[in-house]
Amino acid sequence: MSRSDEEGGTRRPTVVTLSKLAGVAPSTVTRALRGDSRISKKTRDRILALAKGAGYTPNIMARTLSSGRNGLYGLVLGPQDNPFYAQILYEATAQAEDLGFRLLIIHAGPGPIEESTAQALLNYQVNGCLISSAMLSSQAGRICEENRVPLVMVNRVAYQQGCAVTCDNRGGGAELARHLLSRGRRSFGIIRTSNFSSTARDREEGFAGALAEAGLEVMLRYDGKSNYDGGFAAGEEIARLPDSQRPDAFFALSDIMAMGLMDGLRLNGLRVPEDVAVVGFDGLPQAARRIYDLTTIEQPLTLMLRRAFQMVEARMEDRSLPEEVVTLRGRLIARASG
Amino acid sequence: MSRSDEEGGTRRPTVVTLSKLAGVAPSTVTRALRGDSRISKKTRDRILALAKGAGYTPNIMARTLSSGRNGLYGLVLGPQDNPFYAQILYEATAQAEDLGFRLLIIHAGPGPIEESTAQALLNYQVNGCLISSAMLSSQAGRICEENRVPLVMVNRVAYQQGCAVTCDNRGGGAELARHLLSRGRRSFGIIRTSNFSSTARDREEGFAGALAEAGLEVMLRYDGKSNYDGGFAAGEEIARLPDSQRPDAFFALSDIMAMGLMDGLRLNGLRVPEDVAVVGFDGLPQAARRIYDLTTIEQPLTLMLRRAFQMVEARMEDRSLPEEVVTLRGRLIARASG
DNA sequence: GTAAGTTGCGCACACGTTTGCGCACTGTGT
DNA sequence: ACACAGTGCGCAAACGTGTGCGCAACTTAC
Repeated sequence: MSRSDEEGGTRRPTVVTLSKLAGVAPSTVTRALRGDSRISKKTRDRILALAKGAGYTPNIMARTLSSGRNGLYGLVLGPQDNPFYAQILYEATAQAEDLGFRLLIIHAGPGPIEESTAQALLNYQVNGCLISSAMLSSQAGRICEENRVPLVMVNRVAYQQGCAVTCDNRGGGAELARHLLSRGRRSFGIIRTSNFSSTARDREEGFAGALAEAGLEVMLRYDGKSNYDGGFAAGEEIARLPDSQRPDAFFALSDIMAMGLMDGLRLNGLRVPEDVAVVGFDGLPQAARRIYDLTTIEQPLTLMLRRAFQMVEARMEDRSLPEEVVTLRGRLIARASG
Repeated sequence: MSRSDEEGGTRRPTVVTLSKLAGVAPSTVTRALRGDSRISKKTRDRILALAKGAGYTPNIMARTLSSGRNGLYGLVLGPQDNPFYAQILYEATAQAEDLGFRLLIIHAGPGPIEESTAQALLNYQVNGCLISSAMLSSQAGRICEENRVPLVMVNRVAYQQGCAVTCDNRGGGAELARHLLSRGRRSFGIIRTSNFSSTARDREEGFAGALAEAGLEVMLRYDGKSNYDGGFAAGEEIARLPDSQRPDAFFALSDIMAMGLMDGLRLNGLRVPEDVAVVGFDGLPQAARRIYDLTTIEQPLTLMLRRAFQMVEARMEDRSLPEEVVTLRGRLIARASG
């Protein structure tokens, strides 16, 4: 016994405490609290009242040890320089609160999930894990596979395997292209990312595909490094182009790059949308600010996370469920930027 | 036994598994793994090698149940509309990773910590909790008090009680005032927050105090609602003032408000810093963007969280340690905005 | 009256780790 | 020969919850 209560501080009530108070067996208390039909209503009500009165709260650690269930879900977030991940955090937290779950931060930042990180999933016996950005190293993937930790990628599709819920990136890219065409734009550039994610690739292909249908193609491609600064740097370069060589519309593969792009362009004398149209992708709240007023595809984040939680829960029930990739349509928000 | 391995999937190794493999008692394995001096080096090395070979990882839930120690720390974050909290998350996660801890998201968003939220701290037997924004409801405070969960406020000081680590908000406010004075500004306004936190109050008092020393006072105060939109709205109002009634410098109590303020001013025809100087507080990375180039006080976030973790750890060792409030000096970053 | 079914609850063990206590064995000094 | 201390390890209980099984009492049916 390591936790001694030095002062008279009475210990936190447990099932055993309650069982003694009620004059029943501990198992009866457990079943009463969990609503087992085998316990008579009278006994259950009495125990429930007792539990409430004593301020009983279950010890999740003990429950996990015994039954394996602890509403604990791992969460892996992408790098800090894209606010989209913070948005995922807040949305996931809100939903977890509703569902009675808790989120354990497994990793936050760039880089793949290493073996040591994956260990945490086992150490804490999480019931599942939501991965918003990084890929798993093959080691880490094997560990999760072997120990049957249900994983769901949010906003990414893994190469070989795994569940995923993602926005219709290809369709969204296409919709943005058609939107720009409908507003009279005729030459196009893309601000892309330096890493190769399914997300970025699909958006770009969707955009280019829709242009191709109109007999057009992407004139220029820049590396936006997936963040504001990369978009900004691209904007500065673009502003230095002679007018004749500059596309009149740009698709930044994420809102945060689009914001940097707009600032880079404007600080170098170009007007958005008068001289150059800019569209993004994600639907960040920040992109709605009046100085940006960015046309974008809003990812249905609430629905995406709801589906993600459902997928994990379903795979907890039945580990043999096949892997599944869900794609949800985003919504075009046409604003002033392009 | 609830978790049956339907397929031949061999179970994850435990201390008992290892003890059988090594032909020793489980207690010997535990002590060997924990480096207890009572176990001979030879035995320990053998067990360590065995553990590594079998891919053993400890079950934290079981450890918690037995010893009460699980490097689990609760984290409470403020609302989404201030990126400062996301910064705290990333910094805390990075440090926790170094220290071998894990963060459990207890709450993220506005509003105080309610009783049900505090219950989570008990349910999961966290070893401590970092609270970055919200206050505890008195109920929640009592629960943590009774169960001796070490709490540390980061960036806030609680009214009645509790440990806290915070930036020198008063000193920072004063430094900003002196900075603006040294750049020749002579009339001042403040964009304040609608909620009354120690942080906001101290910053404002520091600023006003330094002005008073120079025989000046704050001309105008606006409510910035603690977020970008609030700052923006204040900027629009300020821009509508007749030139003669408009201060030539503004202190927004947080960077995110300062950013909104600058945009609100500029979109309504005022130039920053030519017409109006703007300074903020926090040191957000976003405020360093060229379009803002905001003069601000950078909070020493890395140090603040390091101290916070230390304080929690110390109070885990010795629950009788007195409450403590640590104040760390911030750093003035003089940029172009004011 | 007995047999069968139902309802309500307790017994006892399992989950994986930690830890107080104690035992056996070895070496040292008298 | 004895006592003594030190080293290295095992025994067994504890942490709090969940659950398979079984037992008693009570009902219903014949």
